[in-house]
Amino acid sequence: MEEITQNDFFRFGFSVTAVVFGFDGEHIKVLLIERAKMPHKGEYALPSTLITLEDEVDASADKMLVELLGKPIYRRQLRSFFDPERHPMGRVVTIPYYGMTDISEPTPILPTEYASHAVWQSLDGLPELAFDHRNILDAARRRLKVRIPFQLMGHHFLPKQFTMNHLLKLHETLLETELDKRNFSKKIISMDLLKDTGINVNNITGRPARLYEFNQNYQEPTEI
Amino acid sequence: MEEITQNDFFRFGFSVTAVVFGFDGEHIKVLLIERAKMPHKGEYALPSTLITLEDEVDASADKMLVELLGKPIYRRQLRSFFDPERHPMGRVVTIPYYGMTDISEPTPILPTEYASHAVWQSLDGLPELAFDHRNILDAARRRLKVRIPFQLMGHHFLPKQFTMNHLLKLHETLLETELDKRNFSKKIISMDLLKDTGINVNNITGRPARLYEFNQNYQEPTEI
DNA sequence: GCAAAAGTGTTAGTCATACACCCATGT
DNA sequence: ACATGGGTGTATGACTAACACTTTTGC
Repeated sequence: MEEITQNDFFRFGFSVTAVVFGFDGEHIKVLLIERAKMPHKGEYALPSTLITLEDEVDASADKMLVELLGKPIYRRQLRSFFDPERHPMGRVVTIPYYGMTDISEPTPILPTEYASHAVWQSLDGLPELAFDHRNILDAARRRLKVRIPFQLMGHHFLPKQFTMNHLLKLHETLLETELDKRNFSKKIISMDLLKDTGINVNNITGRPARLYEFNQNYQEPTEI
Repeated sequence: MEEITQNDFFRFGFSVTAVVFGFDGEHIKVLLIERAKMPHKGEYALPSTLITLEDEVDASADKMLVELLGKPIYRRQLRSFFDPERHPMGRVVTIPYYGMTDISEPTPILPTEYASHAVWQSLDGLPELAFDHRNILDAARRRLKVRIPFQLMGHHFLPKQFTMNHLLKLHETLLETELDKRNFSKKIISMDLLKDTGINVNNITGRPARLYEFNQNYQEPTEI
């Protein structure tokens, strides 16, 4: 009886998938790998890994991200994907995470055994992706659009200190609209989350811009 | 090699869990069962079922709900729960759904093989729940609070035709606040989602109330 | 005619929007 | 001095919040 149950029910595979977004000051980019192993060897995909019975889920996602980026990044869970046909080797359910990191400086992706190649890919001109990764990527992008500006989580895309214009550009890019810079900075400042560092930074041309950083009033939103 | 992979990775169990909420005009209730089978036999729990490799996930959730309630209900997916210790028989990941149904009329819960007993339980005075079902229930309740009034999905709790006060009470209960009935009805009416049926319904006492129903302008929000 | 619940309108305050000019720097 | 991007204030409209009395019915 115990044996039958094991056979009937305990035959699923389980994986984590990461959608890592970055903002280079102009465009949203996503981290793609070219798969070094079967299945879908040679195709582009999101970083993902099957996990074993002993692995913790969040920890597996973090481990994968550290392997690729050399540091942990901020991430949140999305709803899982479980189409029966999504994985050719068996029935695999995946938990996707979306994360954000600062790529305003060039950000290398470290070599790993499962990726023969990796890129920060702009969201227009995406190649075909393996598995159902395109659906996962789209779901993450939608989430970014509705949640980040609303909850001001976008600073995970920015360096510790940033200019108001940098934050503005980020929000405009996430929302795919233009925003009025006067109204934007009024609103952000009224939230009382930013600390004016007093530092000015010289650009190539034009008046130097003030640097801000987040202060201790900022709290990560709770998961909903 | 194929064999090793199967052994290492394809050993997870997978289940669906349902958090069905109802509104009786006064309180939010949740459907609880008393488990007829091991594990956690005799304890209260949310309806849940392990699925096999052949089962579709959404369909399994719907099937379970139809078995319990005799009809399909509106439901949405939550993030999955996968604590390694959450199930005593093995590593089981569960996909929770929250759903809503109208229980303004007495709504029997049908007998099933896995439930020796079932109740519409008020949210205060909840018993201890098996597995991590209390966490799942809390997550669903939070989601209800943030999404339903905002997106006006709450009419799934109501009969087809309902009074403005019924809708108001529902929102107050979901949000756990009091609302001004003049402002509330102004706002709802301005959304242009309701149709005035012209029908008045007599209450036990007081002036009869007008019945409304949703019109075809209403669209279910897309998942985020 | 009284008790009970339904229904309705106005005002003040707050927030979002629209909009244009001067400032500080490098060349 | 000019080109470049940074920084700021005001006026209007839209929405939200506060607030109390009249209406319709059953008994």
